[in-house]
Amino acid sequence: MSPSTSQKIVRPSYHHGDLRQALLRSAKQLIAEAGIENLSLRRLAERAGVSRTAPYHHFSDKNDLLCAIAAEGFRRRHQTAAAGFDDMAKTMLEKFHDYVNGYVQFAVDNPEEYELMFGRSIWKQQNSTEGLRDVAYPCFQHQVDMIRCWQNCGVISGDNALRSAQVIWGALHGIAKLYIDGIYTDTAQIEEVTHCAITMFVNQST
Amino acid sequence: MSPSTSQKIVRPSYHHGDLRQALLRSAKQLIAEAGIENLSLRRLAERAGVSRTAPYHHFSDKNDLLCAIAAEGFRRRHQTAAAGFDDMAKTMLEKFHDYVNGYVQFAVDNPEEYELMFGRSIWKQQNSTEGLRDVAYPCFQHQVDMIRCWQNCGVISGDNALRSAQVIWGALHGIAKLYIDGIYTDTAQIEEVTHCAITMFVNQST
DNA sequence: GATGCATTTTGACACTGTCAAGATGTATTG
DNA sequence: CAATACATCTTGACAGTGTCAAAATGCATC
Repeated sequence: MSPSTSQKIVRPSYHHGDLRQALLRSAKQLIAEAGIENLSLRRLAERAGVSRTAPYHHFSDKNDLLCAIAAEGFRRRHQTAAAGFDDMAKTMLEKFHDYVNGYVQFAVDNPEEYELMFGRSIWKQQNSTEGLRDVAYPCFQHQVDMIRCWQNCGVISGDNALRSAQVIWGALHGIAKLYIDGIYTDTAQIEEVTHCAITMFVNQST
Repeated sequence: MSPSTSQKIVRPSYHHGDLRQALLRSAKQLIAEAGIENLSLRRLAERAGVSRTAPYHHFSDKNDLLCAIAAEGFRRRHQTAAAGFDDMAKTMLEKFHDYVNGYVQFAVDNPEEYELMFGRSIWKQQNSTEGLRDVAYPCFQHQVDMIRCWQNCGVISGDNALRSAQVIWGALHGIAKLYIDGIYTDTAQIEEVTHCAITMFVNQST
């Protein structure tokens, strides 16, 4: 019955202070280590040094927490993509190269986060939070806008702008997913595949 | 204490007779209805009229069952794809059209099965069964072979056959997944997107 | 008819997400 | 300063999950 025998939580104050951020940080780490499907709220709470139901005062749901992580990813991704596109020192063709390589590289470097952002766990059914949608939809739209722009500049061939954008996004998404999910047997040559994709989409007549 | 009060399993004989097939059939149905993540072995057993651990004498694992379902899907898919490609009455260009449309249509018509066959739940980590790999890898290879063939015939542009094949497969996979996972907001125009993909990949100089 | 084997069941364990009630600290009033 | 309101955290509980071990049951074969 002594305090040392029971596994009581030892913390400077009763209130954690910054539990929400601590949970997000631990969650991202746990997901990166063991994958989305191996993230449990209970272990997450344990790692943060709080009881199992404490997270429910900061996230309504496990799904809510996942959406928050995904939203962070979208903000990060959007920022770098926009920065690359707005760089005045690069030609439009260079920008397209960098975008494609950056897209696939982001997925390869952060496979679990990418799965969360663009995967079924969130978007299938009505799982996406309103807050997530507010960040994600503009990000999706921005991709389409950029590709439309490259097409208008003549960098990319095709007559229907929106459809071409969807095909190219689809290609990048598919290449990334086939790699991430372990379906490609030879995983080393992902750069070659993306390079090939670029040459297939870029207008050769220029 | 009377037999009617307890929820005893009523079955003509103690042995089910064909439990393996019954489980596979129910599992496919449950998955199609409620998605892979909502499939539980216990409910599956209940629906088949057996106890919770009975399935473990026919499948070593839940993962093993999922792999068996995926393997069936690959056999079905491979058969129709090969039949279309071997049809002597069609030109190579027609075959390519039919292949692309057929690929995406298969995914759209059987979203959960497609997710199982080409998704992370099986291929991520070492989850794939040897039996599944024996069916899936030839199916993957066949796709690459077909695309390589279309390229050699001049239907598809590009210089590196394997890489182009990977890009095209990636594009089809990506388009299908963006649709299946609910990321495309306008889901009705999937045919237009695939049509656009065809025009982007088919060699325009012919 | 007895023995062996495949099949099925019951019991149990360690997990999971999440709800309801109560406990504890912090902030804001009067 | 004291009392009240509120945010935060905890304990207890429930229904569900996959899966192991041991016992029961039926079929087939000697």
